Amino acid sequence: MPERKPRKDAARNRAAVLAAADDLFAHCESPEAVTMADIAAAAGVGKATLFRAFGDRTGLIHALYEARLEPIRNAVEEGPPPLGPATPPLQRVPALLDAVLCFKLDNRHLALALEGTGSDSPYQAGHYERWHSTLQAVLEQIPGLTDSGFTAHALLAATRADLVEHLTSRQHMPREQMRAHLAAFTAKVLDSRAPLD
Amino acid sequence: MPERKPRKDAARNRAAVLAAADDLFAHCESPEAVTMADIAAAAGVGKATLFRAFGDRTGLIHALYEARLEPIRNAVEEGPPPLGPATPPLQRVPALLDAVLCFKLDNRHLALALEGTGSDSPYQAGHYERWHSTLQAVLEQIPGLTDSGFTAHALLAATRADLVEHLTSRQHMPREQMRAHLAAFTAKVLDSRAPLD
DNA sequence: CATGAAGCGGACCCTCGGTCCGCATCGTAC
DNA sequence: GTACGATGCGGACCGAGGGTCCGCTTCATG
Repeated sequence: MPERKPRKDAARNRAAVLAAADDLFAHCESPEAVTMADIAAAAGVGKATLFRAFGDRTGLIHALYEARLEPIRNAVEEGPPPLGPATPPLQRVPALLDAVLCFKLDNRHLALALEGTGSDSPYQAGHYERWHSTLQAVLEQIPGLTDSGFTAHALLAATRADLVEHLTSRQHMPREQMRAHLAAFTAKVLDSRAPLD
Repeated sequence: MPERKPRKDAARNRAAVLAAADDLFAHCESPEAVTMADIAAAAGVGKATLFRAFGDRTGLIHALYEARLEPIRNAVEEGPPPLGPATPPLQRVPALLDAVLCFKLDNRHLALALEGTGSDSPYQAGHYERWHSTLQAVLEQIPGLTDSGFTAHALLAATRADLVEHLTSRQHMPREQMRAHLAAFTAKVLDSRAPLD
């Protein structure tokens, strides 16, 4: 493989940029208010360093997102119930959605930056693909539920970052209430029995 | 009222701009590929004319969207069933969502432009507010359904422009299949009986 | 037709993502 | 330790695009 280990200062700068960006996104008004120049300045490096390390703006945001998401990914892929693979589907689906929602509540600006970053829709990001296929696979194990693919999309759509942001900031909906609403909605979708006729 | 009727050429230019923008958005690759300068050139006016008439980019997009949406709005507010107010709630909800979906299918780029236009989330647009309150009001008439506000948000989220675009372009899902899936999903949410316990 | 107001256009400005290139630093071979 | 490529650095620079300015034109009224 063509993997070459990076130079020591490069690794240090990369970490500094990640830390600075994380901090800036956490304390900003809106994600697009923080520019690449800001991040470079906050990290104490030149702009080129930042672009060399991450390619472009979306690359940096993806890297940040990935770092934040890793623990949850692990919990989902090999952790204990209610997130891990051993959970029965009917409990795991709401647990997964709740995890996504909590993640977006805890990382509002980052999620907004990722999902609303202008041209590229969130649906091209590998993160979404993973959530979707995981959720779809679990849904598929539930008898009487068709359209697992579309259902997964629709359920995940209820956790869109800008919706979460809207409910939180504009309507001042408290975190727990939002989790409860999402749980109730999910339950409605799952509880639905097979067609009546 | 401070309304002053505009000069004749101003009205003509405004119409020309709307027509040009509509055309450009309809035939472009992606909404942000069409610039304000492009629109001005296509309309045969100067850039300032365009900004004077619509304020800024989002103003223009809103105006376009509004124009396209008007017939559907009328059908919803005073038309015959299944969209109009006389429809029983259990039929009207899926009809409303289907109308939204079809609208976004028919106006993909415009909807993408409106919903993904960088900073401002679609939730601040007056259009969304109207759809949401209409849908919420109808949901409220369905017995045994709580969280009508959140449910309305969640259902509308399933018709997000970028999701529609993703399903259409990336996954080549045909229009009718998508409508069927959305109808099935909506039915699941509505069919759900009162809690079991 | 005169005249002021309303509108016009495109040159201009500014911000921001992204690149270039001469210089510094790293790490290795001796 | 020192020499010397390779790797990385930084900030000046560029281009694109949204939005503005201002001198000129066109409308509409008496």
